[in-house]
Amino acid sequence: MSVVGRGKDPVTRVYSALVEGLSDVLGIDQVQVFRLLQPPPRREYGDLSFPVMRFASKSGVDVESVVESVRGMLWERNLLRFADLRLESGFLNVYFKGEDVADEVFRLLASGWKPSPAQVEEPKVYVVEHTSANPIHPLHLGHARNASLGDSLARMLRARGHKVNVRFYINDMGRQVAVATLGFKILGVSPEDLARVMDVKPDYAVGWVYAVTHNSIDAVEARRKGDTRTLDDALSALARLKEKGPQDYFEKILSGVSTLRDPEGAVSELMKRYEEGLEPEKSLVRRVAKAALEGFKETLSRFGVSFDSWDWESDLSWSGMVARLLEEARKSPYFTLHKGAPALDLPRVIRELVEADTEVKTKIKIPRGFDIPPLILMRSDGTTLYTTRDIAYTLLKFREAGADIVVNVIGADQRLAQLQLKLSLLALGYRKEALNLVHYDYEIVRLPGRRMSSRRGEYVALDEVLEEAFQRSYREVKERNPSAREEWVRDTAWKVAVGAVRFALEQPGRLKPVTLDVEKMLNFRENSGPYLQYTYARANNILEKHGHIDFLKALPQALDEGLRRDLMVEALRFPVVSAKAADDLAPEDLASYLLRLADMFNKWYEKDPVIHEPEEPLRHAKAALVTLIRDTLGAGMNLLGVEPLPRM
RNA sequence: GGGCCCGUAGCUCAGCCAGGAUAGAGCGCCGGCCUCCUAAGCCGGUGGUCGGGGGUUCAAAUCCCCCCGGGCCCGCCA
Repeated sequence: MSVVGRGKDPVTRVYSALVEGLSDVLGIDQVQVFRLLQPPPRREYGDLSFPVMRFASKSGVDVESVVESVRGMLWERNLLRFADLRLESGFLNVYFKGEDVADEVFRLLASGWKPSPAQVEEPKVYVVEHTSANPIHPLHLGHARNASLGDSLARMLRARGHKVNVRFYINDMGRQVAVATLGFKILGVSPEDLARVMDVKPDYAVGWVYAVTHNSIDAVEARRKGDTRTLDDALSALARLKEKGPQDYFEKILSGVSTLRDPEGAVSELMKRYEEGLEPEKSLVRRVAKAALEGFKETLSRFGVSFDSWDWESDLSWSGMVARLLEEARKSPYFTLHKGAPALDLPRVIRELVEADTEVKTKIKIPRGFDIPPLILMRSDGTTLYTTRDIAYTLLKFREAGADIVVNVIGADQRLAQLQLKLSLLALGYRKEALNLVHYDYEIVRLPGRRMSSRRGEYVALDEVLEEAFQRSYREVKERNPSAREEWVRDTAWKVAVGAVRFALEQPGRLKPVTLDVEKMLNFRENSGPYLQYTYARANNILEKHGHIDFLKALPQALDEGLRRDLMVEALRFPVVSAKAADDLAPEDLASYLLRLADMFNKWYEKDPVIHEPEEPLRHAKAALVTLIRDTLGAGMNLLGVEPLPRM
């Protein structure tokens, strides 16, 4: 059995055999071999390369005999006809044989085979939670990065053969939702009605009311305390917000908040009553949150992102799940009182359950000299805290879906919180869950010079960026296809826009802080989603003009030279590359691979005509190669949410 | 104050976790290529003290230590 997984194509089969063979002979982990067996820096060293001497010298095995054993293994599986092995300066270099590989590929294509990620031999159940934006404002580009990454991860894991359950956590119990609700309560209007008056999507109406209410409260409180700086900030935010909505509604919120004796207290009271499930707060809050969610769903569906379940934070409380968790916590040996409040003694958890447990210690990294206070579970007034509810939610994710692994796609700013979550699970005896909870962290998207702020109402909405991208791609598509149907032009332009934005958010490494530059994001040239779509369309165009391909008439020798051979081998790496990208939760690796493949294809495209090739066996071979490239690009693009376009 | 992430070409980044074969792309800039499968393309040129300094190693962009710059996190907020 191999960690590479199953695939019918010769490259995947050779890869799989090499990983098993090297792992056996050298006595090292298959995963490690998989990581290191890669294309060498230069073509002349072959198609794949592995630093044998590094391990052979360590384990005292003779390098030559390692290569011989591996060669024997390939021979047993009848794979030596596809690849040569050579030992060169301490590296095991693999050279694929173009003609025999091509012959096999033609056979596969003739039988209807399509490129896809190598299939895992032991499928797991994954839960991927992503986006989970607070329902108080439209989705902005920060959420878009989260949604792009989360959705791509889900698609990749699913294609790899795992069972994947995708979830959105609705934080409706926070202060922010309560603030927005207070605003609507003062207005006495429903979010939907206000959206109609403002002629915007419901999430924009909620966002505006939230920001006006929040800053009104800030202004009132700051004035009372004599905090001039906060007051100035709030007033300037209000001045901007006044321009963005109906005057009378603006005034009504502002004066309504001003007449409250204790605005902060009103918000707290609203939160408390909501947690208890009391009317009318229960209906009011839900109505506001639902309006925002309605806007989210519209945006997400345009963005190509979908969810299997929407989990309300409040349901966790109302169903008694949070209360039961608190009961469990009280019985835990790590339960303690901190400043009089019920808490978990996390410093002790680190000493006793992390430091003393090798597996836990290697999987849950505690920073050196790390100082962490006990985690408070409940306020003195008896209401619960976010983290407590999050512990309950984590358990729900594991239980409800029967998950082996839960992946939380959450910003890097939540690292400490996610660590506390894992430590809390350990404290409550959920060791397996703690070890299989993955915080997929990524750096936030910043605006040039500052971070986005929904409180100040400063953010770049995803809808706006998509609209801008659409305008640009519409002009280009129209220009290139002057006689095309309007409906087709709009549809195509829209897919190009989504492809551009999604790819731009997925391609950079997730730990690089992304400073938002809409201009760059909408550059449709190389290194972009539209570049992939364009390349796909070019390949498809050749095939449409070529017509029927007789794969069995194709000449295998034709793909045994130069660019054609390299292109074929590179395309055949897709099953393995996409499999590894899924295992590593690394969409950016797949993105880089697709760009490289597209580059190679475009270079070949210039100099080697397909449909004008006079010799039929040669032409069919070239067309088969184009088929392989097109379908490989298409499969990869689908995994990243960049829709392949037959024409553009 | 403590901790974490980032720093590679004018700009945006890959390579770092798992040290090894002449540090790679793209954008930009300069110069070429559309009677021929879509020029969102191709070809050529330009461009690097891998933030700085020590150390480990036969070998360091990669590992360790110190420093500098930018960001983030340390609540009975979410």
